[in-house]
Amino acid sequence: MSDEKPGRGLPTISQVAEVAGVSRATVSRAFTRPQMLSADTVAKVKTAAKSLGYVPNQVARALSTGRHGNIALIVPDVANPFFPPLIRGAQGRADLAGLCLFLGSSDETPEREDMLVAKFAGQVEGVILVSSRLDEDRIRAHAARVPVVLINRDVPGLPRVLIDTASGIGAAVDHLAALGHRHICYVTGPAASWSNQQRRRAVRNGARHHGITLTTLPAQRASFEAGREVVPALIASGATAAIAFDDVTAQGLLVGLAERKINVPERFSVIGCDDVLGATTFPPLTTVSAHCDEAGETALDLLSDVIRLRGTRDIRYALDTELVVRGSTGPAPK
Amino acid sequence: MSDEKPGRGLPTISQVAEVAGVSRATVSRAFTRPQMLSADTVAKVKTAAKSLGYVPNQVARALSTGRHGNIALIVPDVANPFFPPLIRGAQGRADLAGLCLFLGSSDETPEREDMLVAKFAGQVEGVILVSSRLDEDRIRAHAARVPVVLINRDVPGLPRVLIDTASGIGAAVDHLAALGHRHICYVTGPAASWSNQQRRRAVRNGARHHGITLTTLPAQRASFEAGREVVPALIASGATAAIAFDDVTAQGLLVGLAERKINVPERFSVIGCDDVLGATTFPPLTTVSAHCDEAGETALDLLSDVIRLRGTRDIRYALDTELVVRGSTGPAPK
DNA sequence: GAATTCTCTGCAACCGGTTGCGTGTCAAGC
DNA sequence: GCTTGACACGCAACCGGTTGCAGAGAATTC
Repeated sequence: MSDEKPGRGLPTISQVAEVAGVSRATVSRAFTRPQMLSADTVAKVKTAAKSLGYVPNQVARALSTGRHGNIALIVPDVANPFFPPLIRGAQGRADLAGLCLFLGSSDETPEREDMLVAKFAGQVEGVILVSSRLDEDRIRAHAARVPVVLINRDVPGLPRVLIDTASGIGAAVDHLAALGHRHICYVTGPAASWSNQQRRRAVRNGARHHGITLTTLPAQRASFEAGREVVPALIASGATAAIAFDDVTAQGLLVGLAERKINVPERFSVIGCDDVLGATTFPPLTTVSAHCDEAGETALDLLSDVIRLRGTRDIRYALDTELVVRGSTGPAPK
Repeated sequence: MSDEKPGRGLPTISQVAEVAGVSRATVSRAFTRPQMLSADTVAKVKTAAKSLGYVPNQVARALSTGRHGNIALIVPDVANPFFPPLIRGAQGRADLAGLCLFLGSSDETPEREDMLVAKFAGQVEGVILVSSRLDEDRIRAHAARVPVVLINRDVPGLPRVLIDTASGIGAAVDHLAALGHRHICYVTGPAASWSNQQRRRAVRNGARHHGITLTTLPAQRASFEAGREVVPALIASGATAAIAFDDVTAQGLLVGLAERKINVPERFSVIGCDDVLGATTFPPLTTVSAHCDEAGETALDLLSDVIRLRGTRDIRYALDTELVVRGSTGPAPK
């Protein structure tokens, strides 16, 4: 029959205790606080444990201590190149802190995100929500259950890490103005996104400051296709340069323009945001560089503080950005 | 003071029992096997639970049942576009099966992968290893502790899902031969990768069959940069077409060629593998399409079978591939 | 009306660790 | 020689659920 429990057969603390000729408590301490025990008792226990292939059961440990060293990171879409560097940054810090990182992808839907947080909540000590699509009430509700740190979402009262693209976007508009562009476009991202609202505002301010005409074109979601499809409208607008919500959208613009044989940057300039594509486009993309990895690192540090100190504080951590000029921008055509 | 346990304050089964005026066992059953109880007892318990905001503690449940509905998926690198579709496929199936998926990224290093599996092993019911860089002994060792399913790694005795690129690569060589190419290059991927060995062999067989000259150029790792850097050697080889280990490498080739003003496909043809970039390159990449999402789905189904039936079988599941012709291939230059 | 069966619920042991408290041992201090 | 304290270890309760077994009523059968 196959009515065994999974994990059945794995040695338990009791078996180790018996082999080593000590109590269960001693075995437990040999692993968690060896300094409480004499050196040779520890050695005896470790030997017995090794001979049995014993490894402490994390689940049982978590039940009695309430700690298991797991944290969750939830992103809208693993396929979006914006997130991997951030994930990697968080992972690196998690390793340092001895934490184990669980990753969830919500496919950009609030419902899935909600479900994920709920499922994770019972099994992790804290959650990092990246670019959450949840409304503020839901976020607060979750935060009441389990420590939450936000990235690119500005909910007062919760610890949050914000990539302040406003400065970089400002520099991007300056850059275009200096090149002589008098009419530019902003191609938007997800309306619900905090980042999009912030970037949109920054472009508007910059344009007003330089007396540049601004057209805003909507792209339903931040995707390559959306960028590509918006190209006809872009050309029709009469603008000579575009700032896209993110690099992926910008890449869509580049391809859409190439298909119409409009040379970049001779006839049209394109600027992205996030700097996640590096120089993998042709021409290499001028973009606003955000330190995504740093955002992940900071969020993790914040979270482990919250967990350690058992109290969440109202921290708003802003990371600044800078313009990286590559080959997709040039002087405005005559 | 802040010496409380995390999770402290969350209602437990005992509190619900007291409020509802029943025993703890009854509360437990109200959630796990309501059909055992009378309808109004269930209602009474649910009401009490809701009023307290009770939600069952997964950790405690896992300890007593040995089941927690968690599984882990470990990939070499989340930043590689090959994996997200696969991840998404697995997630979809996990949702259906009521399983919660944990994701780990090993950064292409066997040590990290080893550590990740060990950390996860105690907290999940099964592990899916994608393109594992571990040696066979380590994989077997882990498989002895926790159910393991492999993707793109061929270890006899373990359930595994293999994307059989041989057929697609064969079609790619046929395609180039039909276009008149007489000398082609294969740009390799990670030497330790099963996929790379398989693809390399398929190119060799195809070339031999058509009597085409084959040059093999090494790219240290599967990356955009590696592809770009190999371009000079590619040109020097005298070949008129290249098949790259994967799409990302192929993209590197495209950019490297564009930088040297070598038009694709007029003067040089490029073929990728995996079909993860879609048409986001310019020109759109001809590539061997692998059904990554399907691989994720299949692996998850296999794993949940193994968990349910408590027995691992020697299953070798091969997914076939096909050539998708887009704009990066054309007739051999005269 | 008694025996039998079925339905519903409680008792208590168990999952595999952790930890506060108590005890025994031994060396140092008076 | 007796007290004192430090040290090393064991006892037993506890974390928050699950589940085999048993017992109380209610329903069914003869």
